[in-house]
Amino acid sequence: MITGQTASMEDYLEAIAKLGEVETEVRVTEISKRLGVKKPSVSAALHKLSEDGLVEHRKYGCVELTDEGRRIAEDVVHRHEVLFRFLSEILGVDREVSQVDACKLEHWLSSSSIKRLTKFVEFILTCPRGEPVLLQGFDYYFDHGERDEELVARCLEEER
Amino acid sequence: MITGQTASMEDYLEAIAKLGEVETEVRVTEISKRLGVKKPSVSAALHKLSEDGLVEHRKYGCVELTDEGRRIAEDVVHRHEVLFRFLSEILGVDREVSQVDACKLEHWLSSSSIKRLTKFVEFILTCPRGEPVLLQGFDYYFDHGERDEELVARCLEEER
DNA sequence: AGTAAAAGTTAGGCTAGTCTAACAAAAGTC
DNA sequence: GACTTTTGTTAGACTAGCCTAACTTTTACT
Repeated sequence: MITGQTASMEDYLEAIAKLGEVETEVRVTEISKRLGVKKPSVSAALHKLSEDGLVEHRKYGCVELTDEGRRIAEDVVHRHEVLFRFLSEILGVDREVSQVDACKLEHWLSSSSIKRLTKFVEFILTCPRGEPVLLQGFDYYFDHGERDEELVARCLEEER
Repeated sequence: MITGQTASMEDYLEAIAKLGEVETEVRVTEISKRLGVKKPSVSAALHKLSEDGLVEHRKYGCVELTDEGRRIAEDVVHRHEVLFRFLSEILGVDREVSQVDACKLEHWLSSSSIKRLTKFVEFILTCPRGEPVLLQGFDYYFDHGERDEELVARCLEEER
């Protein structure tokens, strides 16, 4: 993986970061619930992350990210968000499905791809005409298998 | 994974399918080279795929996909191609990097996402004006951090 | 045909990550 | 303060996938 961590460890870091946003203390049980793994798996993972200097965790205590751990976690969170927006807002994939897919994909995109995707999402969604014509056009195309002729005509007109 | 196979097994199936396109016989050594793993790993994988009814492989012989194996392999190949085109032709990611990324991502996209992405790529790249204005606009935006005012002006004009 | 090289297999070991079962510590309650 | 529940840990087993080393089969060459 790009961060030097496995997909699984990235998931743990991400979970810790996200839980930390809404709770004062991050605990093994919460991580376990969020990731759908058993507590011994969390224990083992924290051990490893602790060895790698990415989390602070004394026995039976709560969990905190180190600076380095936070850096990686935020990177993963960022990937997730960009992928989620791309899938749900641009492709129009169901939000639940987008979440699940983003959770998987986030581990595998190179940084150069994520950089470009980030800008692409921004570019499309901040279209100066407001609700992007492009996305309307795509929705129509996806649903009907062909372009909305009216939209196309308007577009071609613009060419003079 | 969506196909019922692991990422690794999907890679083997894909490799067998792609090698089959250019050679009369697919052999362990070729698979091994293509995937960058040692031959015993290929042997083990073929064993498993054979048990699952996805390949035909008698000892010391060559490898063939069953109908079901071919179905899965083609699915993976399709994902790869769509992702590759999206990354390289739409996002403008370096082609080498796009290949590598597509190889990873191909295992994780849900079928509903891939369906929409497929259409999206088609929609963007078959823009009726020829070389899509959108991609020019994005390239400019990516390189300069802001929109090409001239293009935007032309776009807004169209609104009347 | 006989031997050397190449191709493929088997055996066994390693890592990463998961699980269950059993135990230990902390927190909550009477 | 003792007992119970919740939380967390340790130990040990399992799967998937990779590797190296040693062996076997096939192929190629003389």
